[in-house]
Amino acid sequence: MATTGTDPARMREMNQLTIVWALRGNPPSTVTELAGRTGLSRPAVDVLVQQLVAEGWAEVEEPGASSTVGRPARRYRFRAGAGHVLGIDVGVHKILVMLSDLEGNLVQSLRRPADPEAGPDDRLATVDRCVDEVLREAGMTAADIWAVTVGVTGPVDASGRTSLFTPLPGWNAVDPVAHLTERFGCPVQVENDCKLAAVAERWKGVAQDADDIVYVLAGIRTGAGLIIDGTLRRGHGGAAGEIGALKAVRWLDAPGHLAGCPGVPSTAAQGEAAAWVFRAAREGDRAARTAVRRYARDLAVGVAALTLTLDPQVVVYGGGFSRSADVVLPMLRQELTKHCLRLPELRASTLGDESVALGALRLALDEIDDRLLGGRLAAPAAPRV
Amino acid sequence: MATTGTDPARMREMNQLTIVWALRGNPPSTVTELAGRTGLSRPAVDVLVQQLVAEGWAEVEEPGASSTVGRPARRYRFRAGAGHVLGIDVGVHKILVMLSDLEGNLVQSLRRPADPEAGPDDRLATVDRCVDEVLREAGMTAADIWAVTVGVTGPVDASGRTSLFTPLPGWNAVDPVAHLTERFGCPVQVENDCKLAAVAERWKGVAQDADDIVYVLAGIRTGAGLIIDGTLRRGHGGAAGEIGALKAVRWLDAPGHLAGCPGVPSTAAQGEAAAWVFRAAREGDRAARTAVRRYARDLAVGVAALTLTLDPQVVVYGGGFSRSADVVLPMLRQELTKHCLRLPELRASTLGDESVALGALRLALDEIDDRLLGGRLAAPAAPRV
DNA sequence: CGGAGTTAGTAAACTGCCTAGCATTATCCA
DNA sequence: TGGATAATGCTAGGCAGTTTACTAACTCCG
Repeated sequence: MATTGTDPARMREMNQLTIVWALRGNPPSTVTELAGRTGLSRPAVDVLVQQLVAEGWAEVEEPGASSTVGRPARRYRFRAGAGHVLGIDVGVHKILVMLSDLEGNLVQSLRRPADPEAGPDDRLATVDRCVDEVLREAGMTAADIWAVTVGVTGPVDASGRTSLFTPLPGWNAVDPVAHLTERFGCPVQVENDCKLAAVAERWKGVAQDADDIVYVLAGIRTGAGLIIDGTLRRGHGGAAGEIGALKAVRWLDAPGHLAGCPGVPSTAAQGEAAAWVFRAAREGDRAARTAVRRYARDLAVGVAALTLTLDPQVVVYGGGFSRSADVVLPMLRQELTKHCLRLPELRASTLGDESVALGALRLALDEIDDRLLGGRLAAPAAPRV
Repeated sequence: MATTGTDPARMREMNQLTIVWALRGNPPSTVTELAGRTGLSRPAVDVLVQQLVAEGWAEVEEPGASSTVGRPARRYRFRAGAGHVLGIDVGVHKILVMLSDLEGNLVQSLRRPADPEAGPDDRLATVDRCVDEVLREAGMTAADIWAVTVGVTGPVDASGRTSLFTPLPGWNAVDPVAHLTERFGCPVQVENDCKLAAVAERWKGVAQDADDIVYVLAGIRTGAGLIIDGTLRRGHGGAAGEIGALKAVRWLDAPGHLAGCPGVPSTAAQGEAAAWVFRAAREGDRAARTAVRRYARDLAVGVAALTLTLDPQVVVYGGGFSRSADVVLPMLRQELTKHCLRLPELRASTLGDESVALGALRLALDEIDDRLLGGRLAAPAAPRV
């Protein structure tokens, strides 16, 4: 344990951060409320909160019409608009950019289709244009952004590169962190899409109550993201959750059962074929149900491997196929029962395809919190790398 | 973030704990050394350390012959003997009890063979007798023990019971936590043997430098324990690492390749058969090498599933077969290469069959540290449940 | 309309902790 | 024996948070 000694100055910093955390995510609060929430005395909170206001971290709401007896209290509010973060989902088919304030409130977002065949420079240029547009519509510049997180498919190493593999054409040749850092100057991180989606499910999705989560991204591609003890786990080389690479786990072929189902209109694209099969299965079509069952059977082996390894509380079923969770989950549950010692809860994601960008926002916000924790709490300003 | 406000009293507690940690695991230290180590000022350390001495947590070593110029410094030492903990390995074939002081120094240990067929009450009675003997030889009573951790095979739930399954005959019927708590009154925990062995490898074994560790217990039984981000991971229901339950992972059958190897003396017991095969393989015996290769192939599927899921830094190969790591590891490495995206380091355990009891000691010590962190630092005394 | 009751804001006294600086003490070496 | 060195011990000063008491602002009700 590398605990280091604490002096009064450090104590004050800690208490100031405590106030920040007590303010954030709560409605405008009175000094008395904050004192109760933090365990500090009222005078102490008063001094601290006034300093926060002076520094620009909080703002005062002068008392208005009071509904209760007694002198109406001044209310203090975290100045969420002091800084903003970007969450970017760089997908094969689309780019999704989200801009939020420091409380995670969505300020602006933009979705643009992307050419699946587009090269890395093209794709990066599209990202740049989307970011430009989002900033412009929000009336901001790059200097207003405090942190950026980007989600891409494929395992991402510590430097933000997808050196092992990625379905994004040529993407392993680019260095998105360097590109965006040059532009923003603030902390930039790149992360795997499944991992970000897992973070989003714990933040705003169906797994807010859980600390041990396996997120399964089910779609044309299949992947997984892991949250253990409330923290996103990347693994030593950033490749945690890549159970699909195991040959005994037939994740690569699993969606093929859907595309190859007899009766699928031959004109349908791959994604539409799956949707057709799920719909047919829902209506009781024999062949479609068989196809879904085969899909579930293959999916279950990988999910079981993850579940047996980690024994999570919740498995979240997300990704493009999660809209058809009503068809898949019962079958998946049945298959998992055969493999698992202890069946975790199975829940279907409700965040849709915004989960990656949302998770990116959350990670960017976490980055800022980490900086606050480490450094001294100074006047609000974008951290620089 | 549920951070709570800090006042000067809490600050003092924290600083006192900081001193405790700086004392422990170091040779007797001067005030100046402690000040440097903790970042506190010399007078502050002086006051704190004197209070620790008064409370019984530390003791003074009066200056002896000084080797350098200047006034010789008083040295302070953590009073590791203020309390003791027990680590107990309840195996199928043996009971191993270890008694250590608060610094983890072994004070007494005892190994007794156990009847593999013995019922749970018999086994528990043997444990009791071993504990009695260890305490007696160390000149202690149950009241001197501050924490007890017990290792058993099979997944252990939060209450310390092996409700899912266990190779210990009838063991799921007993409640060892209740039994030992009644006897000791101090915190008692029961944990899975593989998990404890993993902890031991990080504490005193071959993985001291790693934070993300997969420990594989290889022997007649095969199992795994996981350390992620420096912390033992139990999973939500205590069944993390039980990848062997997956049918596609042939861990149950894997040792069979060794027992079934042509040429094994028919008189050999199961454990001896494996040892014979490893020895023969080391000497170049064709059939033995094939058997070991098959064993490695089956083992590798499970290790690959764990590795792909967690992307650890190190895989530790432990258990009874780890003495033959020189034969197995190269083959295992070769097989893993076929499955994994990023091959972790493979290391052979050197702790032998003491790893479970050692890990139990470590967990018991951790329990005490947790109590210290939470409560106020009072005079040294056994925590009571 | 004004006083009682309630709640918020503020000031002062007190306690506790850490730091800085200086005097004191003990040992070694010339 | 005296100077250099390094550790201990002590005192003053500053800072943070708590407690207590007092003032300010507002509502309710007679």
